[in-house]
Amino acid sequence: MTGRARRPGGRSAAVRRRVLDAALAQLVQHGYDSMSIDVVAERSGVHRTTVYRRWRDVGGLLVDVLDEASDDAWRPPDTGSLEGDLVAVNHEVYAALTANPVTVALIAASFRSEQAAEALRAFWADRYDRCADIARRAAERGEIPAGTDARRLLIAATAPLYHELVLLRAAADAHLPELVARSAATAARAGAFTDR
Amino acid sequence: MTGRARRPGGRSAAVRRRVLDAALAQLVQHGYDSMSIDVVAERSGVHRTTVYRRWRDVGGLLVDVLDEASDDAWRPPDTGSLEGDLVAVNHEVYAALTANPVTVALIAASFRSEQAAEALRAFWADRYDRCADIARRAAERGEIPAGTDARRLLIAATAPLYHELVLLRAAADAHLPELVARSAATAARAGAFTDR
DNA sequence: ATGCTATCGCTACAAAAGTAGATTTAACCA
DNA sequence: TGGTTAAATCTACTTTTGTAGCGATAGCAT
Repeated sequence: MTGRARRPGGRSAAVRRRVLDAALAQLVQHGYDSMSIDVVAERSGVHRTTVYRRWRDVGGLLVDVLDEASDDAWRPPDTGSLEGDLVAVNHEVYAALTANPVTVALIAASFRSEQAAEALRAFWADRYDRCADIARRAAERGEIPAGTDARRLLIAATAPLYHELVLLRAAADAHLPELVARSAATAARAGAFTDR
Repeated sequence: MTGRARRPGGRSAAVRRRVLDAALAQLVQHGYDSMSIDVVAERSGVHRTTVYRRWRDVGGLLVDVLDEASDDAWRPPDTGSLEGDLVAVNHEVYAALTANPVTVALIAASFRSEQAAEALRAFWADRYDRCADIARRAAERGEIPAGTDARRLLIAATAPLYHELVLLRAAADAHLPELVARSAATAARAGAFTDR
């Protein structure tokens, strides 16, 4: 997008690569608690002050790591039914929260880094926007009442996953995504997200 | 409960008082970001090393602050209808997340302090347990199907609040509690929390 | 090739966070 | 009322985190 690097060539790019690779590796191998600018700098072979200058804090590093890992072409699933779509979304959320440490780390960092908080806000705003199609299609098929609030529906479908896995830190349960998605679909069919 | 102080008398109690008062005041006046052992120690007039020894980290302080502020005799609301009960619960959650900084601070701290994480887990487990009565009474009144899973219902009712206010950091919206609670009640009536 | 300059590395600090151990204080009890 | 001892203070560190300024390096354009 904007912020085109004024000197994209060899060295800066290489520094960026080495640092982001090191950050991801550190996160995967030793977890969020182990993350610090110094550890990542050491591991990448790039000088501490350079990392401080370019990324400011761990939140900044994670923003960049997520940004690189995330897929600009992402589209919401389209399985042919509301329930199928919600289940599919929830499987993605579940995977993001259990298989991959980046999302949870970014959430943790968002409480200490304005950069990280902002990136997360933007990421989620974008995802929930795109997911509005799921509700639109379901309404067109007549599965749910016209006038269903897409955002409220999607949040009802996904929030319990974040709640259990991130806040309550409950043990991961592989059929939680499906269970929660089905509840949300039932609720939507009953018109739970139409009133104002 | 357990962990009876072996020397509860004057000095230790006074130290505890001064430190916890200082911690709460600091949190209220300058927010979670400003919290550090050193700042709280300075403010309370108790020596840094004493605070480090007794509370270990900011998470430990917040655990104690919450513990003191929280009401052992808390019972879930009983308004006569499922929807009324859920709305009442959500108003409490909403207040805890907007009017009072302790809960959000403890959530933030839980990503850095095992003590804080554990305290939060225990606190929520207890609250959700007590709230099971809400579902039981609703079932007895015939409002919702027998076999409704109380925990899933309560999480459906509250999780979107946490999601919006804590994770998405959306602007506070005073009728969000009611909106979300009503959706959950509708969902429960439609049997969204009975299947396995 | 050569000059321009963004960006990196290095040194040298400063401030914050955390720990260890010796010493003093005061609560409790015989 | 005086001895015992848990818990506080105090001193003196080490480690971690973050910053400032300067000289070196290497993309990039002419």
